[in-house]
Amino acid sequence: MVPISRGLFADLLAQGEIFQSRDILRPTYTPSKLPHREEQINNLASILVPALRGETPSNVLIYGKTGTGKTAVAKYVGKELEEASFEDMKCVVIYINCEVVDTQYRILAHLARHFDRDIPMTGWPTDQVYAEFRNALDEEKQVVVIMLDEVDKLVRKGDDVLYNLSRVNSDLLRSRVSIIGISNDLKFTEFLDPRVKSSLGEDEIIFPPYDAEQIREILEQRANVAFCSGSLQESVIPLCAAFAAQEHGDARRALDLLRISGELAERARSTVVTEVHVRQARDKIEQDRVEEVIKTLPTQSKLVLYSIILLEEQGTRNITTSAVYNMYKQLCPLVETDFLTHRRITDLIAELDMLGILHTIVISKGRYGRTKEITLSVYSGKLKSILQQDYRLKDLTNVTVPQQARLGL
DNA sequence: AATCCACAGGAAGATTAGGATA
DNA sequence: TATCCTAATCTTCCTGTGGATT
Repeated sequence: MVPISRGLFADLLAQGEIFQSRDILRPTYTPSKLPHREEQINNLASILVPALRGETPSNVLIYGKTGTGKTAVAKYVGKELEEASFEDMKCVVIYINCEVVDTQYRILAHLARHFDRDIPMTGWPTDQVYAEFRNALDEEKQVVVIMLDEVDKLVRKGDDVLYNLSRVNSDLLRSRVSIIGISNDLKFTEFLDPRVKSSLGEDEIIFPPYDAEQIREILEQRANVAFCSGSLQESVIPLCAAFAAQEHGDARRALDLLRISGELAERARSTVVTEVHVRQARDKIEQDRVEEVIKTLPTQSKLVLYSIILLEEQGTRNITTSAVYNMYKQLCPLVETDFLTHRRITDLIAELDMLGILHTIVISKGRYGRTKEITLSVYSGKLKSILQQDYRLKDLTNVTVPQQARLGL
């Protein structure tokens, strides 16, 4: 047993010549230098300086698409601020991801706990938690910066927290609070209470997406540390950057792509990461994405997709909405489901198209009407097996194509 | 040029699900 | 726990349309 495992891992370990420090490529890592974000960093820093003088900084809203460095910049500036604060003028930065901590109660509890208050997971009235937090805050003179990442997630279900937090200063004697909201939805303030909107959006910072060149520099900076020297083919980074720039300048994706390319190269026992690995990695990411999307599809959409797969297997050419609908209507009783109307199926197909699982075009056959022709943009066998993992669809597993052809009236 | 197929897709109302609130 | 509210889902009804056929 021991010799086997030693051999097994020794083998794999011997190949560890690609990565020097893989974690640097993970999205959770906050680098000490953020290229092409100097402007935003300075901006945010100058908004927050008053904190060091004991004054209240403006509240800030930070906007930008995913992977534009919002969180990294905010955390970085926050860290610097804490380090720069003096003994007699304490600055505290509290970071909260609202996607994880997503209710008024949890946020207040989280904040209170940060000041070593004991708050039970559940049970207390919300205003008691609020009072506890406020008291803890006011115990000593300090400026507290609360960073709310993904605030838009919070707004969807009531903006009471934001309202309460933006007003907390008037309840405080010694301390001051300022809020930094981070959102990837540019229009989310539209759903805010106007009072909250004006107090939260005293200042705004926009994070534009990176272009290919900027992503390249970011990748290079990290790759220098993350990879062993010479283990990257020259064209690898530009290629990753180009792919990511196509996908709306998301640096996180670019880093994922680079990391997965490296992992694939490692697994393939290659000592160098090549373009081939990058392309493989891109395909793998895409495949994982599709798999994830399909798994979380509502049952009706899965049935529609299944119908299309069956039609394709059956060799039907020019799959139209009606063909899909007929097939779908036959499948529904097999899984004991009510069937939806034609109109709705049209919408579901449009949604699948949006998700990039299907490809549809409207074609006109003149006298013989107008239809939407549907083609799968993913390999159907793979799709089928993913769909069959759904227990609600298990009765379809044995549905054979010829039988369907016979039923198709 | 007029016709007309077979469906796309908009509008609006109905239903449902989930979540808050009393 | 009942009830109320809202957003999402779904239906009904409808108008619009590209181009082969007449």
